Amino acid sequence: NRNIKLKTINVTKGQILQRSGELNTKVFTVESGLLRSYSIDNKGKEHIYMFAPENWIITDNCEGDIPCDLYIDAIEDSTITVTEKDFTKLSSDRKSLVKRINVLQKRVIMLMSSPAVERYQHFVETYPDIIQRVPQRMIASYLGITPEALSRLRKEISKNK
Amino acid sequence: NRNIKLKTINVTKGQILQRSGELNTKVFTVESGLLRSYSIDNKGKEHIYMFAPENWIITDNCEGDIPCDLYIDAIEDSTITVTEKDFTKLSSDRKSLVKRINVLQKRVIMLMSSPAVERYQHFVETYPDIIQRVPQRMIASYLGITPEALSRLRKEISKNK
DNA sequence: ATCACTTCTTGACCTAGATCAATGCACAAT
DNA sequence: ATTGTGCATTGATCTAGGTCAAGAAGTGAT
Repeated sequence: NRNIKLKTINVTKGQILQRSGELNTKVFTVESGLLRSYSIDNKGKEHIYMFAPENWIITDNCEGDIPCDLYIDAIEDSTITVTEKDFTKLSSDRKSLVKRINVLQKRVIMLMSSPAVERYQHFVETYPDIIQRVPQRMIASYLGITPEALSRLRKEISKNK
Repeated sequence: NRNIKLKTINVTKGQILQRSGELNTKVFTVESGLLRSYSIDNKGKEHIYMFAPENWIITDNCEGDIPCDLYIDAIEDSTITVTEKDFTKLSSDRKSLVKRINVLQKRVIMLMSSPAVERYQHFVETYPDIIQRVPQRMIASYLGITPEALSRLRKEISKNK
């Protein structure tokens, strides 16, 4: 298996296993109990990314040495096993799956917590080339808004500079 | 590698490679050009799930013999290689990553195209046990709405039956 | 029993983004 | 040149869901 240094621990309800911003290479497997992962937006509001009951695996899918976005804590008293991710042993094939999950993680969180303007700006920064190549209505469709809304929001952005 | 039966094809702008509802075991790797995958909601509106420019891999992450949710078509004339997924050769480890991507795919699409009531109902059907174990505000937080909104929407549902 | 704490509910109001409809604008085809 | 056809923009209006504030009801600790 790709993970190493396995150990089992007990945590009590409310206990935090990982904080956003921390460097992190841990994977938690829930033996019993219930964990959750969540992010906190700039207004201080929590957004739950995932629940992990018995037999689920929960982790921040952040890569190697990038600080993670998620908090992980226990909703119930739980018994979990902790393993360390071993990036060196990841096949390139699996690496691309993990990367994909990463992108999806960020997208889900943004859809839940960021207004359309911010999602648009993030998209522009992340895929500057795509913007040049597809009609705006498709960008809107990717962002989960209407073409009209995108048009207005772009106008707003250009006005403010 | 896990995929077999590789072939290269050229497609023209607008050409559809895969339709929602079809059984599908194909993975497309873009050599040149641009593809996209998208779903169509019950109002006929398109929601783009992903763009795939050069060197990207695009596929509906549906499992084995389950019909897929996504359309895939070409935004530009493209050259792509097509491979067949080989589920039999998937390690259980990779299988769980793929499954996770699946869940995320559905979540992204629902966040973009379904109103809160439907997202809630889908959650209840998919994770009936979780509902029993966590406070409603956390369900709301997972669905991307406020506790107040969830409360009202539950009231509405119970009224209608 | 009472106090503190949290969750859920309800009401009044507000806002981001949707909808609908009209107009303008490019670019391709004749 | 002119007639489409698809895309972007703009305006007017609507609505799902957010925000804020106030109860109500449950639960645990002293």
